[in-house]
Amino acid sequence: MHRAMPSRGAAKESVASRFRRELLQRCSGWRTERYCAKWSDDSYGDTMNISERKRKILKAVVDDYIERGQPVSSKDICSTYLPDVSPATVRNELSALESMGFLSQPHVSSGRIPTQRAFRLYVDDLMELKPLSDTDIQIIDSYFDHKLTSVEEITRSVAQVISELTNYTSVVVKENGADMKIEKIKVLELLGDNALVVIVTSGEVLKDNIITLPKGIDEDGIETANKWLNKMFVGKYMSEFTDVSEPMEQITAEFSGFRDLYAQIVDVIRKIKQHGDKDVYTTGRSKILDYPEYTDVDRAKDFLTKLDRKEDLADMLTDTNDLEFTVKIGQEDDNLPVGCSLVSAKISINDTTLANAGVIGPVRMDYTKVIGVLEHIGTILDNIKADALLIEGDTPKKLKKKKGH
Amino acid sequence: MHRAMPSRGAAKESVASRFRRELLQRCSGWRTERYCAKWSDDSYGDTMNISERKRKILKAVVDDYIERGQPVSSKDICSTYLPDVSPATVRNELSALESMGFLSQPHVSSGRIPTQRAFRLYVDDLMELKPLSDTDIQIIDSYFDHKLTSVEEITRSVAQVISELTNYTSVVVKENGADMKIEKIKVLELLGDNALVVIVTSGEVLKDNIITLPKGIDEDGIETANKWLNKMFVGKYMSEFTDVSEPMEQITAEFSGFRDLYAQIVDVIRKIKQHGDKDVYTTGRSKILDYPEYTDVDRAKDFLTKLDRKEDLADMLTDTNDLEFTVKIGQEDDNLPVGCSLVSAKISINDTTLANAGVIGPVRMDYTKVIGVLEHIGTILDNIKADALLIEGDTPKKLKKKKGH
DNA sequence: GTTAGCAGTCGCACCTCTTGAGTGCTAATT
DNA sequence: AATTAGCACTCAAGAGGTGCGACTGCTAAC
Repeated sequence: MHRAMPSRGAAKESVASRFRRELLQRCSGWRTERYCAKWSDDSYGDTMNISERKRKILKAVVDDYIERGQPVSSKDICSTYLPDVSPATVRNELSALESMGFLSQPHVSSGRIPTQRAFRLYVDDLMELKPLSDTDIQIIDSYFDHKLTSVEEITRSVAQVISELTNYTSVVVKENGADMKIEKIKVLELLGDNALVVIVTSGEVLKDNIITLPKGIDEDGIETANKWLNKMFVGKYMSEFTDVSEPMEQITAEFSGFRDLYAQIVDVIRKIKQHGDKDVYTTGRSKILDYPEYTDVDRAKDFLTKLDRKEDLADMLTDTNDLEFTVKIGQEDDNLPVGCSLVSAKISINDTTLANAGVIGPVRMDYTKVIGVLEHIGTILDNIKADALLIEGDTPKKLKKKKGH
Repeated sequence: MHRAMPSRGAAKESVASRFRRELLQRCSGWRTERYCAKWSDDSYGDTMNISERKRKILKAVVDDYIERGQPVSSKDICSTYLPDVSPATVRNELSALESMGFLSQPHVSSGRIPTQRAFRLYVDDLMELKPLSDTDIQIIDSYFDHKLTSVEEITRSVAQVISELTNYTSVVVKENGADMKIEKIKVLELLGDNALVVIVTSGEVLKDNIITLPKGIDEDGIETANKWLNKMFVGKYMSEFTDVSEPMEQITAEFSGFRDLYAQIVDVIRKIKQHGDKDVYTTGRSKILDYPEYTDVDRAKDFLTKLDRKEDLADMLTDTNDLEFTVKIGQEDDNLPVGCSLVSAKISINDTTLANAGVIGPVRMDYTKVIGVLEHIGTILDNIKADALLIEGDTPKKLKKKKGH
């Protein structure tokens, strides 16, 4: 699952080819069930046997619909995509595609619009991935150019740049709940009997937890406690601390005063792990209103309220098994707003997944562009200088930057 | 500016009376200029000389318009608010009020809608503040019932409860940039040569800043540094550290190795202060779509994009001089979305202002309710047990809670 | 298998007409 | 002098009708 960083020319290839490879995995694994559920109603085999011309026409319909958002007529297809055949021929094919469940007509004398199933096939098979424009690459690069001091900062930047480039709403889920190795732990006395617990892990600094100190402990006591806590926690994984009671005898023997402290910290760890402690960032919520299918207030409302349910968003984005890209179209996920799709990708640095980033937009969103953007961001971050991130890295290798000319 | 916590019965009085008192201040101070700018065009004196009946009718129009959102007819007023006079009489009065600039007609055969000026008078003078319902009080109380561990948590809760109760969008600005007294400072070694700076002030724990340690410093060195940093910073106010160069000779004499460290921390403090480091939380953005005046997509879009400009929101909310309540109506503030008003209040605990909380809703929002909610939240927080907050308090007094029966 | 031609469907923009909820004005009433 | 009934007037909004045009499906010829 490690992303290579080839030269840009080769990278173009890699986008397409990796994506294809993942699609193969997808179709042989659990994902088939998830994604192809609807297809089993009628013949999935058909999909494989569609004539080349039908595929071409279907692709044309989807491309056109993505661009213009309006029913596509047989004439449209002929004039722009297939000038060699007559509209009548195309009409026959369209009619066949409709009975196969790929197209539908809002009313009898209108053009065709692609069904959810058509979009599925399009994303899996038909669409062509194009390289990002130089301007886009420059914009992305400029976001990750300087020293990045925290995963949170990266997360925010990712959300912002995605939304800026794609013109859709972006969602990034920072998952603090991964089972991380504890590198350092420190209790810091605050005012009163409160204290701040700072836990440094292999991927992140967790510093938002507050506990109550044992009565009557003084500065020296805290120092001793810190030494002892380091001995207890450092080098272990967070998952090892599920049960409070276990090492209690040992503690009683050593420093009976720290029982409560220990319990509290285990509790903090458990809370971080269990509750997941996922932070969800969304940017560009209002962008959906740019698209005509959301001029309807009820739809807009549905969109915005669904975006407010952070847990659902987190679920959708993290429910990706171990694919790097995931595309959910329309009703394939109940938590998606009506008429929306989600494209999401993993964001990892040094093989550690830091977050999942995604785009939520209308079903007819520009998948090519969106995947291109996500791919480039993924590649950049995977190659970022690790020590800029409080994460232990092997070779401090400077991020490769490409100027426009 | 300290809020008293009287018994609930008396509290009702206090809401109204304090608000009136502040309005008096408002009208004698700078605020007159700000708020009454529009009035000086035509005769402001008129406002004072409106007959009692005109005031009654104007109030009726605004009340009705707030409730139904539609032009108010003379008949409406008679049937609901002034049954003793005939519609014709009311029509005469309405006509007079219109020529005074308080009312307007969408078209000649429709009822009247209040102008911005009418809302101003309404808020300043006409509306009656009613006590919150018991259910509402209970809901608010339940939000601040348990131990609150950070200002951030409070801020989020405030945003949420406001939006829940009022059904408008809430905005809370947490201002970390206030000139706070430094109570404690600590540098915490992370991985690599990075370190976390934790600054405990009288109101908040600032723990999101990362610096680079001097080369070759070891654990003992950090401990010495921490002792020395405490000596340098503790007890002073953040504003005292504006210039890096000043105490440099002194440092060179004492511990020349800490020059860089000192500079970095001063820089952190300066950044916190200058850049303001205001955190802005918004909740219930989509609620505006519940109101018919925002079924128009362009308006909705305007609303949502204005809400994305965090700095502007922060400016609007903090630009309140030292009033506890501020109401900005329609175009009185350029940064407000079209057709919106803002009601904001200070949130303080123990005379320290922690945040400004506000509601952004349509101009015809239910000011009475909104002010009631903000007032109650303010009172509750002002009386919260301070040490639950990492803030030094005098008497640990338990939050008074009132059951429904 | 492809295509030209034609009949048929239906959304949409445009028009007119009617209705009714308002007003302002005037003259009578208190 | 203030109030009110009555009436003429205005205008938004909805209902119904019409024509246009953008499509399709079908059929018969190529």
